[in-house]
Amino acid sequence: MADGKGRYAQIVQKLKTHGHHLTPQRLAIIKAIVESDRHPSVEEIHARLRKTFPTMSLATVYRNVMLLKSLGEVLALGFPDGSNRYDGRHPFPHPHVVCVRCKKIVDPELQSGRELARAVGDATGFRILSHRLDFFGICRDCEAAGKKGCGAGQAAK
Amino acid sequence: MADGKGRYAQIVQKLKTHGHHLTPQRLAIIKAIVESDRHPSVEEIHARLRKTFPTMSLATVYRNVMLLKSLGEVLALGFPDGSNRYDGRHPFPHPHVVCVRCKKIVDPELQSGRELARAVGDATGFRILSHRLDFFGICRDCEAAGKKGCGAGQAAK
DNA sequence: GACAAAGATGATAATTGTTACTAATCGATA
DNA sequence: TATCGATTAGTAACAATTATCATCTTTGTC
Repeated sequence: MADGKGRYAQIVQKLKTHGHHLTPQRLAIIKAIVESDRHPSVEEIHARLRKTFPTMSLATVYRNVMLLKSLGEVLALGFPDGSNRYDGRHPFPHPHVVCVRCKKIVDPELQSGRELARAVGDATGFRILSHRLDFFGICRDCEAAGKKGCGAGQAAK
Repeated sequence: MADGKGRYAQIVQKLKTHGHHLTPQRLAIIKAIVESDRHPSVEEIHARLRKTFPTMSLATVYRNVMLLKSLGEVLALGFPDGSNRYDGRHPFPHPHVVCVRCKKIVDPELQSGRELARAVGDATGFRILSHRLDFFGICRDCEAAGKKGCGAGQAAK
């Protein structure tokens, strides 16, 4: 999936028009987010960038992820267990499927979100601004791996 | 809504069959949870019970909420901002509508959850165990109150 | 290319919600 | 009522996130 490139340029452009500086760290963080299809955590982004930026501070990752979020270019997925994962490819509300064992997060193809949101708005009188729809389960890989851990394990906390 | 009474008895019964003691604090916490239709936070439960149990520890509330959750009698709603709310009336996965201004949480009447879960399972190969569906918006009260705070404000964090 | 102003970084302290720990107390059964 | 194990209150420990601040970098201009 190579649409990471388009997203990268798109985000950089938005930063420019909003008058933000383009530091190497910032650009690397953006690249890490859009290149990953794993919905990475801040820790994962940080760990990955330490290879090229040994002095990269965790605070910098947090700051930039928050900035991107505030610009609407990243979707933050906070989970009840305190873990946070980020989606830089589809920065708008959409469903997720989470493997409770290996923490893999998949974006299922579903169109029903919008319709559902409108139905909920009608039923409750709320003006719906956003939504979150998470399904938790066991992915095929983990199912196949039996009781043991899944090969593609990517723990988030 | 008086089904709180039934839930109370139900939960007490389950605690008994699982060999847990029925302390006054524990019973009061259960009552507070099932009597509230506000999806209270731990802090709210604690604050409310301080009136009758001035020495009630915050840790006790956490412990008991976790116990009820582990018994499947309470549904924990963790939000990305770190706040946690608890539903003792419908302790199973279901949709929620959250007012982002006053933090009110409403349970809309929707049946589509189960069907949707099956569709997602089919589409992704996951064995779906649970789900969360949260809509975020502005409730009618807050909308009417304009830019100012909502009268029924019940901040969670 | 050098300059000034605004913004960004790195390191660490502070904060916050939650969990772990301990000694003392309480509940349920015989 | 005696006994044992569960539970409590209080507090320390924890972990994830945010705030702070001195230093350094980027940007736009000359």
